[in-house]
Amino acid sequence: MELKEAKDRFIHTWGTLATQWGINRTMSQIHALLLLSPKSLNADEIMDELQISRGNVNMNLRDLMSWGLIYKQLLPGERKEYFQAEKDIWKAARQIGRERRRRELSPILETMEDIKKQVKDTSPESAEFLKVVNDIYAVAGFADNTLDLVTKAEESWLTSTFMKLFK
Amino acid sequence: MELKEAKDRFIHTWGTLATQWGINRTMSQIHALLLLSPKSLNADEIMDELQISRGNVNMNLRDLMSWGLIYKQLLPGERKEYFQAEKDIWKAARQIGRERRRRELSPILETMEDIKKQVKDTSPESAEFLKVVNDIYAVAGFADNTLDLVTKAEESWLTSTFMKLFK
DNA sequence: TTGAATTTTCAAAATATTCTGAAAGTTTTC
DNA sequence: GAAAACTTTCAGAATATTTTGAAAATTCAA
Repeated sequence: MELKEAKDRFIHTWGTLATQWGINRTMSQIHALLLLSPKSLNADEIMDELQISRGNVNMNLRDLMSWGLIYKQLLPGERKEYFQAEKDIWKAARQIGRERRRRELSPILETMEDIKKQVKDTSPESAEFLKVVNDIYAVAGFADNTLDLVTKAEESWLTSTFMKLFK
Repeated sequence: MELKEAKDRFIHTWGTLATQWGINRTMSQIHALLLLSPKSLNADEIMDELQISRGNVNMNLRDLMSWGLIYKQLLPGERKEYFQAEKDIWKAARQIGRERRRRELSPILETMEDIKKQVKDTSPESAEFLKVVNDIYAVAGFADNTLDLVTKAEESWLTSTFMKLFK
């Protein structure tokens, strides 16, 4: 079974790659599994497929929802909760960008602002220190803006391209 | 001592922020310490300042050099190696962008290309799978390009601004 | 050369993170 | 309202990462 192998490899590799950039392996694997699954899956199916515990599945599904990468789905006639990945990868990427902005850049901006306020004196040493703080603030702000800009540009480009199909 | 406190807070916070985005705390703290230090420091001074072991200092200095964020400096008449951070934060940020591109995006691109090759059959299931793989490839490629573009644009903007000072 | 100064390595210890599984909590059905 | 079906929580276990410190390797001056 050729395709099954490729899918497994995808899921496995995705998990490994994720750890490289500070994301939990299991979370990535669940995300990959849902991305590849044509139908939405429930906790038991995920446990079974990835051979992990219920608690682990539950916790990581919660995390993935907080990233806006998967949705909970309630199927009629079913007690269990089913989960589905955002299949539009571009949308998912924008979501990741938005969250990383919020989780990584915002704290830097806040902290630098805070530290700036803390230093009151006007010695040359303080000025030198504040230069570093200000520069980091500026760089983080630039990154934040650029990411926002690119995300929005990409979105409207996609939208306009899509809209043209109906003209 | 007001300034010392602020510096310590900066170093400490920088370390904590770093762990949030998958970077080793000590590595970030050493980087912060060197960023704030007017003169370059040797291993003993860093050990002393951050209260960490020699092996730890050595390993993280090596890592920071591989990121291109600090330089080794050989002072005349000194046996010890001294280390200095890249003080131009914009340059450092570009360096981080370049490395993250290489370490995070390149592996995704490579893996997706590889997996594409692996799937030979033409069933609808395979097609569906390949669509996901292709989409991820496209998104990663877009991010890679954009990051490169923004970095270069930012660099030349700075350069041209700087050059104007001499006109 | 030699040996003192310094850097690097790496096995073991410490710490941090992730995972498990069973108990507690919730929701739905009858 | 009670029991069944399911989800959530969380303390302890397992795993992974980071750190230590002493030994090995390297460098350099004499």
